[in-house]
Amino acid sequence: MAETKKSNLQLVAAKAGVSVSSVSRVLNGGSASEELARKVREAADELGYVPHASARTMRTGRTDQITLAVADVGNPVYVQMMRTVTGIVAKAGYRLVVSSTGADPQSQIDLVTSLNRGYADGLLMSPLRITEDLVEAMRSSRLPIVVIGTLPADVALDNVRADSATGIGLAVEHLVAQGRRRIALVNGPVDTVPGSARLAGYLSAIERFGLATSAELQVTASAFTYKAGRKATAALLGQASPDAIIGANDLLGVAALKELAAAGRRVPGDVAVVGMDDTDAAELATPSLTSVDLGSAKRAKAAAKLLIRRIADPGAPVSRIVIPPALSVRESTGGQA
Amino acid sequence: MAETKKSNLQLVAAKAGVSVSSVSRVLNGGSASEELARKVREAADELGYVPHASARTMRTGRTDQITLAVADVGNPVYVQMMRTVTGIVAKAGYRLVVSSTGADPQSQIDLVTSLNRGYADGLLMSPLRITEDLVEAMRSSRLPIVVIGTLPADVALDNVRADSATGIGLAVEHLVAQGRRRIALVNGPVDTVPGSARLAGYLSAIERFGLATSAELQVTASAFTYKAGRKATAALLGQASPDAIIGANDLLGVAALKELAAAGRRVPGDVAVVGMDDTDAAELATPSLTSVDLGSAKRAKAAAKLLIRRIADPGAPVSRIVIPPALSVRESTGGQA
DNA sequence: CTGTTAGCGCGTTCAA
DNA sequence: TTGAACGCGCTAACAG
Repeated sequence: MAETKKSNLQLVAAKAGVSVSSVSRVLNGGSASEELARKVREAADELGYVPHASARTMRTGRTDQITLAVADVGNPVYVQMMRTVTGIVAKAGYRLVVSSTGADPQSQIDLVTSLNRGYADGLLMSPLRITEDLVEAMRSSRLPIVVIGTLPADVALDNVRADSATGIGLAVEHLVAQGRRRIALVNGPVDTVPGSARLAGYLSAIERFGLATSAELQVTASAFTYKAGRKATAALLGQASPDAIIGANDLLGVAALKELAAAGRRVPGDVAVVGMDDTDAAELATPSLTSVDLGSAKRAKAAAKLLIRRIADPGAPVSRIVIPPALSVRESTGGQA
Repeated sequence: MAETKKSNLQLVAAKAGVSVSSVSRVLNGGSASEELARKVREAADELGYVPHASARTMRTGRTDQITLAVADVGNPVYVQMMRTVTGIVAKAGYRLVVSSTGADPQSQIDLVTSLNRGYADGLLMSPLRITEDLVEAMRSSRLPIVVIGTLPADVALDNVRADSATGIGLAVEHLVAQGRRRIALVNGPVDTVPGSARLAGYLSAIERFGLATSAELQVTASAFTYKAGRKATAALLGQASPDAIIGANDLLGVAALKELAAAGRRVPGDVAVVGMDDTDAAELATPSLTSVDLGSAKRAKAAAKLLIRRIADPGAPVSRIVIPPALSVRESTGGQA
């Protein structure tokens, strides 16, 4: 069996009685005679030779790695993205490494900086909060970056975004069709990209359908998490009597579901609930959660392809892709299981 | 603002009018005069200098990276581990990269091999299936590895394991105390590490408490996932009438919950349900899911510390740590919300 | 088809 | 305190 001791091209070359460049050629698919190739492979095998990634990177400038940066590995929407991206990048010959930055913009800036040290050939990132500094860091990065999520219009970076506004419109339309009038929003922090987009979408949809809203019908969770959602929904129920609740993501939607149950309200009888992202969490919830599919899998796929193209062709024109939303109706708004 | 163009020590040195070694020293905290340090920092800042990771790695042999390999990023137990580990390794000066291997042993072997190329200073892995080849690959790896999960007794690798058998014993004891007699098991694949451990634990606990079981009371899902769990539970309900179901993880437990609801059985009235791992999914389920806490956070923490120690001291004796289980009682077995 | 050699960027000797 | 020079392991010119 291979020993996997410290070994290098020189040792292999010595053992095989050939030159280092011949070893390199054989191992990288260059042309060589049968005889030489055999000797090289034999020696390499016997020594358990594994090439040194850093040395290769230093020479070639490539790492064959792509980094996916997400704010919270616990958010099922990122899980979907990871699953999708893994396949795409692997097919293109890259290994995917996942990096969990927090919600903090500074740690995201640190990540961009850090990747400029040459840890990866490209970065897929879905920033929760976009600050001037982060934009500046991404802009001045020498590493190709594709942003998943909305970006200021003047930033010339490839990006793939969802259409939250239309998505929330779908949810409101669906709720209105069922006679709901007092539609509440359990949002995440409004200083985040999705938080602000979803609030704007909600307000615009409410107006478009001629409904009324109020400060009491809008609550903001401290984070896009289940726990924060429970708290926010509890506050909501203490100050208003909605007949429908839209959670700004599935975790917040599930939290609303649970809080309503704890408060003895029936879903969808008394209150209908809609989540966003259409993740596994929506399917697992009881009652199952109607959710706005913001195309996270499609977004991830498109972003990965964009990044791969950008790495291959740094001069390509900047692409902006918008993925249209869809509604997955489930039990929490009267749909079938 | 820093330009983050391609730059290196030489360019910085030239700009500052000093030698490269002086720049290196200043930037790495060596001794230097105030004046020189100032000039160096200024030049570095102006050029947006970022050190080249591969070059540094090649010189020092360190990457300051630790890899966590998990089988399925969608499994909430791994999410818990990622969260825990991120903090620990960061505090020790390492960056964490997460790698999602599939359940396939070969891809895990590939990962070990690949990391021997020098992508990381250490590996935390939680193998789903352990084969001879994987053991051999880990054993002959020159990279420090800590295994989270049970390992054959003769493998001299640091490892931190749960005590599934005792854990299932806790669940069975709890169910028996509530008068349940026909306790079913919805297991994951038995050729996996947790699958076989949990089956053995189940059989031993059933016997210890003087209960009966049968082939009909034991079903095996094709994977530790929600979808597979639904299918397996449906099969179970078609062939037996359990008054309690133990899911081999929380996803399988939630699946049982949902399938029971679909079949019109009440939980815990007709059937009590217990999951394993005590993840967020147990809390989010309706009714909330009683779950055996196998100490995933503690295991991850212990493993990370072990790995960091091992990297610092490769000659340290091999450690084996067992984390004791606990039971989190929730609604699905009659506990409070 | 094969071997020799330069140099990627860095940290670290050793001298001055 | 500072600078010059070497070499980590590899790939890609270039030479033969």
